[in-house]
Amino acid sequence: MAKNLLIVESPAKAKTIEKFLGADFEVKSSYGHIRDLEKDDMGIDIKKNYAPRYIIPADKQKVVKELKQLTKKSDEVWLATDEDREGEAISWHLCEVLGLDPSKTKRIVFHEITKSAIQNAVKNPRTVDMNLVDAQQARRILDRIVGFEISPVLWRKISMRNSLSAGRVQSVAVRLIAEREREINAFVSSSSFKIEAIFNAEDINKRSVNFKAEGSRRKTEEDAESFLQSCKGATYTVTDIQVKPAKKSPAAPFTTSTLQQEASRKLGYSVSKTMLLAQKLYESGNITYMRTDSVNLSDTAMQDIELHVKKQYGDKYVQQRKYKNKNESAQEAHEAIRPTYIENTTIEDADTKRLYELIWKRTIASQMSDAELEKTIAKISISTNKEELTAQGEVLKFDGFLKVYIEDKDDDDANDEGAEGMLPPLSINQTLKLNELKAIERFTRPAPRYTEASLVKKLEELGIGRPSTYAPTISTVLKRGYVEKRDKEGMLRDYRILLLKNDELKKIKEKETTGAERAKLFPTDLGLVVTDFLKEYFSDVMDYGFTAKIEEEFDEIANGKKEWTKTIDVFYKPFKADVEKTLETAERAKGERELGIDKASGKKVLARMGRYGPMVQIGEVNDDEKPRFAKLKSTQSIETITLEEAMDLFKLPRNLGKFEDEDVTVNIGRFGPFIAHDKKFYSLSKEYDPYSITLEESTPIIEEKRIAKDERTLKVFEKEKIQVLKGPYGPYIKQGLRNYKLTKEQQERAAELSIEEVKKIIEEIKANPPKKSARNKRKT
DNA sequence: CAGTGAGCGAGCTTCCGCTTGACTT
Repeated sequence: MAKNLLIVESPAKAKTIEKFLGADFEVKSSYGHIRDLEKDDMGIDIKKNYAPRYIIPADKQKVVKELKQLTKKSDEVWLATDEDREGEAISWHLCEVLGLDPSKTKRIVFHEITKSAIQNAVKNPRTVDMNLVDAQQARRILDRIVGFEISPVLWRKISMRNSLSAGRVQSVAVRLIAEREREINAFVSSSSFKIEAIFNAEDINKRSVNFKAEGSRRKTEEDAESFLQSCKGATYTVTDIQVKPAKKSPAAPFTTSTLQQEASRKLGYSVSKTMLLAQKLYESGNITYMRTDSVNLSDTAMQDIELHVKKQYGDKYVQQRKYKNKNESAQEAHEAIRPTYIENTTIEDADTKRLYELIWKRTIASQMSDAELEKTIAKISISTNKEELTAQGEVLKFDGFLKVYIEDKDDDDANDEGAEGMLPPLSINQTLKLNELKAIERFTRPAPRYTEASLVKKLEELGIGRPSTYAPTISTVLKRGYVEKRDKEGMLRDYRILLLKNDELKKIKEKETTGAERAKLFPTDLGLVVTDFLKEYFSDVMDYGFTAKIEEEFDEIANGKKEWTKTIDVFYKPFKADVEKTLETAERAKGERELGIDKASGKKVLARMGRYGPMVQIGEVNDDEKPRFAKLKSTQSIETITLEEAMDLFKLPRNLGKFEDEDVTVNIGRFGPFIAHDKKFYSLSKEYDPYSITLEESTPIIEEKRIAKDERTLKVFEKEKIQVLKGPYGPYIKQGLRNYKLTKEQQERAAELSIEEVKKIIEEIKANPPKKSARNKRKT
């Protein structure tokens, strides 16, 4: 038995550290937090000065039991949880649960998993910092209060059925998406004309090459036309040439947030996919910890990288760099995300290979020299007017870090002003041959909708959320139905070009696609209604600066300048009053909007949230006649739907005619468009439009589904209403609405199972229901 | 699975931040 028990948060970390420490140490993991607030009554005794009631959740009982046993057997327990607020709290909870005295138990910290860092940490133990623990308790309790006080208000005032929620992080995330959508809806695009000239000159090999020059200012159509007219018969002369050196520097090594952004831009991964793959890389020992806000690299890693760059690319390419975090809220308990062995330029595993290579390149590039460029700017005069054209060229003199890595940009900071290529050699007073001069119509664009990754970037800038919560936060707002991730089809738009060629002016119309977006975040009507409601009644919590403000308070608690209960009290008293006032006074929020009058009936047409989501209605409930209702399409919104679009929605359900003597009707239901025939339902795929589908198109869908069902069915026991079916996870048993899993062996002979056997399997599973993990708990 | 759109008011949901496997139809 080892004399010392050392506890860290992550099991993968425990394994690595154990190797560094030798036989005197047994290293175990707490698997994160081991206690949490009880759910009943918020887990807080408001009247006893906000005293928290902690419990050990069911999924942590096993770990705690094991740690307790090991504690008894060990001479000394060392707490080596992460060096941040949460890590400090985990150490304190461990003391409480394992019966250790926090003022005596050895607490050690390290920011990097290297032998020297860990041995050094063991030589310099301290004790648990109770101020930091209190800051964490304040954070935890405030989040619980905000979430558990506001969510029930939403159940009462908006809807009970979809378990609505509100929270310090998620509600602000939804607000960002909601406000961006409204900005886009309100945006009025304007257009102007951009001047572009294509000239011709000789390059150093005396070959004739084309290059582009641009006018300095956008013009109206009239101005552009008169400018082009005035250029007829002009000569074009180079009046000035400037050559300037320029450089580009590599980006800092990856944090969780920047990794998510680049994996999204370069590999098209969702935030959760990136984290899943990064977790795999971490567990297999290929990269350092993937949930970090630090851009720091360990000294040993920096040395290894330097050696590798020297060997691979030569001394000229090396430049050691220490990066500083721009983000004030960073807690930097870990290193940046980097390969553990820099000499592994790639890995074999197909799933994680691309992400690994991205991390490898970014890490290597971060310690390489600047790229050196030469920028050339030539000014060109026009003999017939006073305008001036500018041609820009860029030559890469030394590639430096660009040899391995180029950071991508989001579309919102993309710069479409002239992709700069090479310029032929030019001299002052040189006359240029004009190929053509164009004025191209360009339109202003609204800010783009958020992607998962750009939302994470924004949240991080605001100091909202942590590396471990970015991906779960996005899942939450999607799951609650506040936000949807989807594509938007672009629209064709005309744009005009004025072209001057051979002194002849032509007007051309061309078409371009605009507004196409992929995998963007859209607020749902529910998200908009909830956001408006929260903004009206809980404006302080919804403020973009709220987290930053309370983080200052938490810092003061951590520095021992403030008592945590005081901070909570100052927040809670007015907040609770807001909650009560809202419950008393707030109207039920429906997001109602009047669209106009139905010509046929003369009644009002309204769009609003109904019990089952956004809908339109003709007439009102108090009218003599019952109103007619229709559900909005998934891409429509209460805020933007027009009267005409609303009236189209009432065209369903449609009766298509008879098939096998039964009516075929088409409608849009809970799960999208479907055909109903003979009391059975058939989903319509995207290629069919429920408003225009014909009887002839619908009958093959019915027939195909019948065949597919036959193939899926292995066995039917009519009398008992039991079926043996084939699913994506292999054969299983279905009785009524319940499914029963088969063992591997049973699956193999699924088609031969007898009714007795099947009944026995069902009985056994009913007697010993499979355990559902806490995380996968589902409503039944 | 698929119709509804209001209201009896049962019973129940909900937060953020730390960590992994167990589980899925």
